[in-house]
Amino acid sequence: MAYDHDTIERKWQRYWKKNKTFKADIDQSKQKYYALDMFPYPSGQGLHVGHPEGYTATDAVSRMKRMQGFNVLHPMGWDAFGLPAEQYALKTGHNPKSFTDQNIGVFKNQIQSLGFSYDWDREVNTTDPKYYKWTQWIFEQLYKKGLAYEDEIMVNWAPDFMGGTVVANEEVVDGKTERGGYPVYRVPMRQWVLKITAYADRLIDDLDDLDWPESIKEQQRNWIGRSEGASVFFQVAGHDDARVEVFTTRPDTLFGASYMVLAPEHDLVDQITTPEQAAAVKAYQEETSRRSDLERTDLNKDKTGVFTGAYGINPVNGEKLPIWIGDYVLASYGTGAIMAVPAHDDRDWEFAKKFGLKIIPVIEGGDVETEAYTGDGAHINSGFVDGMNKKDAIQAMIEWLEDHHAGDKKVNYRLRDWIFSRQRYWGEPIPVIHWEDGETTLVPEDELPLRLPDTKQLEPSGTGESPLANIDDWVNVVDENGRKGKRETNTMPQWAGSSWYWLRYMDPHNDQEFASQEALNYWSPVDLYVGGAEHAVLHLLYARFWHKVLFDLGLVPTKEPFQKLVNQGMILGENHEKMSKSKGNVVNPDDIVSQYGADTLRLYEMFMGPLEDSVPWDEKGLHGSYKWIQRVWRLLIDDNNHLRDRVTTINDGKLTKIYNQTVKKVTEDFGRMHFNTGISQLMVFVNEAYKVDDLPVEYMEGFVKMVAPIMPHVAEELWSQFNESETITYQPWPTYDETQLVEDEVEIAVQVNGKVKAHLKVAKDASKDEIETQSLAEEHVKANLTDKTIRKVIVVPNKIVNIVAN
RNA sequence: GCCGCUGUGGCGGAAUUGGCAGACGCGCUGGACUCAAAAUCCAGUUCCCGCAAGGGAGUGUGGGUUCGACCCCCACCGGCGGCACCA
Repeated sequence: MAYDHDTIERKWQRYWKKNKTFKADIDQSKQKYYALDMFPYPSGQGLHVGHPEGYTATDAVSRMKRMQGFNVLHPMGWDAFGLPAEQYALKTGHNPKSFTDQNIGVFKNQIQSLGFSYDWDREVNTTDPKYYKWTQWIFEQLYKKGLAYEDEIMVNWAPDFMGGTVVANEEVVDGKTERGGYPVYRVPMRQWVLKITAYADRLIDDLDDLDWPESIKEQQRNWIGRSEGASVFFQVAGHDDARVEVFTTRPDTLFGASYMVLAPEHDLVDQITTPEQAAAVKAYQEETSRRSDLERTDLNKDKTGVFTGAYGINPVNGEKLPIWIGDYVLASYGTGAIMAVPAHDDRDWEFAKKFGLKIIPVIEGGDVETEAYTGDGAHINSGFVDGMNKKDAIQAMIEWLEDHHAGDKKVNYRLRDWIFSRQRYWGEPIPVIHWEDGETTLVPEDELPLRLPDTKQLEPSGTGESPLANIDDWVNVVDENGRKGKRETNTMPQWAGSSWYWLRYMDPHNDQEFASQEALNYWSPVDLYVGGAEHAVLHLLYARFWHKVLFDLGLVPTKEPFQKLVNQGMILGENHEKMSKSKGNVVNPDDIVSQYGADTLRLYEMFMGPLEDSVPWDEKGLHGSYKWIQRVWRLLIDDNNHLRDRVTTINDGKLTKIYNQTVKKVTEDFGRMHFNTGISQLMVFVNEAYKVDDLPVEYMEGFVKMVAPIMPHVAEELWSQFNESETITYQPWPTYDETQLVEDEVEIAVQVNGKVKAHLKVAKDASKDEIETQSLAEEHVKANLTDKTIRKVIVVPNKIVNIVAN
């Protein structure tokens, strides 16, 4: 009978579900393997063909590991809080919950139709109060450790984004919101902030031991942006109480400082500005405050600034340096103030040229009249560091500053604390109460979860607060003493729920703890984590931060959550462009499953190229995968739906070598997630199998096991024909016999001057002399050597001979 | 501008340590089967010259190291991603 994907896939999906084939339980006698997918946001669009690529990869690894005797944890869940559901709900006047639940239903059906071996008993959903109880609980632990605090800080305010909301620094791309592209302004606001900066060093240093793509590690290092230098203190002339602290990576150039610049928002500006300059300074401050981040950086490379009228005293030589304000100095980095050394810094040079400020060279080399010299060299005009190179001068200057209490060694980070509150309804409520007497308390742990009130009232409050502010009977609370209070109305960002979900999978139904120590100790860490590279600095940085906090609290056994990370590439449209509705090149996995089946989709996505690469979709290639599955089917199954007579216990040895080679290559390639090359080897095996009369049952069983990780439904169906066991899931992975791989004879290429002229069959490990003699005896080699003198013969045993002649 | 990755047939991609470039698949060509078509099976398929044997060129470009380079080194060009006034 012909291959019928529909019947087969239904049959086995039903079997797996009924028998809970993939249920994982702690078993101390077995080694565990934790394969994790980045859980999806269940959007209204449904699944995209990009999703199954990563899911199929982890599924294939999971299935192979089970066959190799590992106890595999392979779960799936839903990152279901987030703006699209709130936006939709707002538009339609519904609560986001029902919409979200409906989307989850669609996603789950789609995912299940692809035959992934998830343990569905461990499904998590970030919007389930039983789940977000623990998200809130972890927040409370952060609060107790002083890592969650409320502060009036400069935030990224996107007023046009759904009635106005704050977003995290990581969510701002090119001065616009990552989602929606709304302009972002820096404005001061009271917000909840998580002190991720306290972990900056460890977040950088611990990257070294992780098996992650170098590009992601590099992005995280760049994002954290550690730079080592010094703080230097400058007294303000005529203001005994005012001192400007600057951060510099080049303290060695202190003698070259010729002016200073404060960010327009700097605290000292009002205090030190002279009356004559006050109007100009005020005007400049107002002008810059109206600009978005984008306008202040990308769109405006031209330096602007205004003199404050005040002077700072250079601690190293007592020089008076004019203090300017300028928006090329960012309030958010370092101390928001710099010492300017125009001779050796491009930005300062540009500013100095524009405003006619002094340029004092302090390092030899370059011509500071035409451009700043940023290279190394001997110091000049620099007192006690004269003659030193950059490294020594930095060291000497820091010592001098520390001795004279004028500064100290300092490490600065680009990373800012994580702005954690959102003015939204559809997120975890922050479990905090603000009392009328000014006290702030946590909602007691035994009262968690603090549930989101069920409401359809999602209109923005109009005050920059969350819609929750309008729900009086939720917001207002009274304690046992009659003291009145108001609940925190901001909610957590979407990143909260995903910052610990891999831990919940280990023990998803525990209502006493977020997960038991037993489960955490057994399953940690995640051995393989697969997802898109777009989470490089968002989810993956936040997740590592929360995990480290829990590690410090003694609640998780590892300092890092994800040992190995793989980024699957994008699946592009047939026109090599990113799939999008507007380009009309979107492929819907449902259509593929109904037309060709899940096995074909899985096989194609694993065969089309390396997992990490972006590869265009090709309908013809997909069809080729379908044809190959049918070819496999026909190899083994006859017209009466039975194993072919060719499948026999007789082994004439014709397939022995290729079979053993195939087991070796497939085992290695799948182990490294090089599915495309492993599959190609399986194709080679099938091509060979078509050429012989007898198909040894042992090899055919091994072959079916090897295709099972990629195309599990058809593998189960074929396996059932061998009547060995009900499911192939826990059958032992095939092994190969090393002795069958060694050849007695090897073919050696013979080159003359690097060009292959002949091939030679010689005994394996034949001596160099023997090979050389045989090579020179080859007719075609001789012909190519006429009129030439042999200069040298290089013989690499078992590989190649190169005869050099002229 | 800086950092990282990358460049191989008509297409997706192989080549694990410097040793026969182009595995495998798609497409294309031819053959078998068929009244015919589809499907299937078999064979061929880097380019140029040649009936063939064979010869020449060839892994973005130019140079170098080496008996030998897709692989290592230098310079340059193109593509992708990240950071971008971060002091």
